[in-house]
Amino acid sequence: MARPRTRLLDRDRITIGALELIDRDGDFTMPGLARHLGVQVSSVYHHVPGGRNEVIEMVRVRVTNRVDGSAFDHLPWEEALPVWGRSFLAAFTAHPFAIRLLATEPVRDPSLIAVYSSVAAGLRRAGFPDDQIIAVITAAENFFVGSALNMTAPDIMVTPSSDGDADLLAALRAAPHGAGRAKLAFDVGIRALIGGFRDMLDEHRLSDHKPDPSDTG
Amino acid sequence: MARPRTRLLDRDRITIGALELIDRDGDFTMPGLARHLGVQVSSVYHHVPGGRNEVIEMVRVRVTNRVDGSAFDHLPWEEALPVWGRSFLAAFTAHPFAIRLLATEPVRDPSLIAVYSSVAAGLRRAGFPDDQIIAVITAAENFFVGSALNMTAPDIMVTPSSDGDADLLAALRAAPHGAGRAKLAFDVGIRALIGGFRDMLDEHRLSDHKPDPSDTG
DNA sequence: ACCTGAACACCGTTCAAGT
DNA sequence: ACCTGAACACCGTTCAAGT
Repeated sequence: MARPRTRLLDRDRITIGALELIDRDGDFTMPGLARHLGVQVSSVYHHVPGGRNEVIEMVRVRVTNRVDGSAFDHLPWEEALPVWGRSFLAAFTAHPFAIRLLATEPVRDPSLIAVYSSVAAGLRRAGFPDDQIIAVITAAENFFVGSALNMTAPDIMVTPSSDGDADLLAALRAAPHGAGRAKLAFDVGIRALIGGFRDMLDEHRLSDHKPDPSDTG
Repeated sequence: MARPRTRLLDRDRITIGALELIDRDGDFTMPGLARHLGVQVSSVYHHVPGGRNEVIEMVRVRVTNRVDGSAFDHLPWEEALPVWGRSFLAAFTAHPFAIRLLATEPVRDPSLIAVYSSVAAGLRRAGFPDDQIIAVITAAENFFVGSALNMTAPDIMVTPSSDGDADLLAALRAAPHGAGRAKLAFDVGIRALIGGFRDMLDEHRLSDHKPDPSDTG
């Protein structure tokens, strides 16, 4: 039984198994993963020399692979941005616990380069200045990451201890609860970002190189 | 020596010790913390019954205590928002490794309620609709959390593998590197959010209850 | 190459025992 | 109340040994 005729393990099965445990328990251990896969821990190490950290990286790549920036290839950037953002959110809401394990380290995977390439190309075509494109992408993604983390957070609860909390209490009363809370925050944020980026783009267009055809100056 | 005449330990010293280890190593263990404090592990547990999780929560409270929303008490919201955001960033850049340990769980501390109260009151005074205030606060904070996580991330490196990466490469070449990268992304994002929130506010003012005094309607 | 079985250092937590 | 010392179950990782 030391070398079975049919492969018991490969990196894909290990990744999926770890993701199953994360979805079930919110975390995973190497012995737990091996048990889940019906093998010994040392067998897992044979396929994943980097150990637990590498398993987490593999899960990270698998989850973020569903992030899709291709909307920038065929839509105006104002429409593509929320599509990109929603695919980001969807990738992590499909594995609500995973974000807490994955968000703390940036993804360093070729498949994400394709996403950034589409977004950068779209923004460049729209006329965003070269030296701000990475900043725009990063700002949007920072908002997405924070939003994904926030999706798993419980509602804020405030006991009206101090008198100064009246406004906060009124706002909390008027705000949606449960699942709608995080969704509204995402919608409000992405709309604000798009509006703000549009202003930035208009300013640059007025002051700079690429004059609007209808411009008399 | 079982009960020293002078206290060796208290919750504050434990919190500070843990933060020192996090700043030094990026993480901490309970035995390591005890060693750092010159006591036995079980002594730490006497002061912190909740164990490691509670220590992390104590560190979280201590770090986030430096977040300050009081700018909303005496400044227009457009100026107060970046001040709040920068205090948030500063709290975590003072402990760069801490964010990775702390961001994955929301803070549930009375001192943060005061921050939210100031922000909510300021936004309400400015005329933001009650049912959107929590969403605005959450959206901003999500951006801050993502930005704080991003501060510790290394620069994106792209090897020009595919031809489709030309735009991305141009953007990366034109973007600032090192410390300026995350800072520019934060500035761009916060400016965009303010602009977008202002549009939202104007729309609401035009369509709704609070007419502008100079309005003839 | 692929898997087993046993081992090692270390971690989080507990608890009886001291003052 | 506050701290010690020893213990327990468990984790991440390694390595010689089998086919």
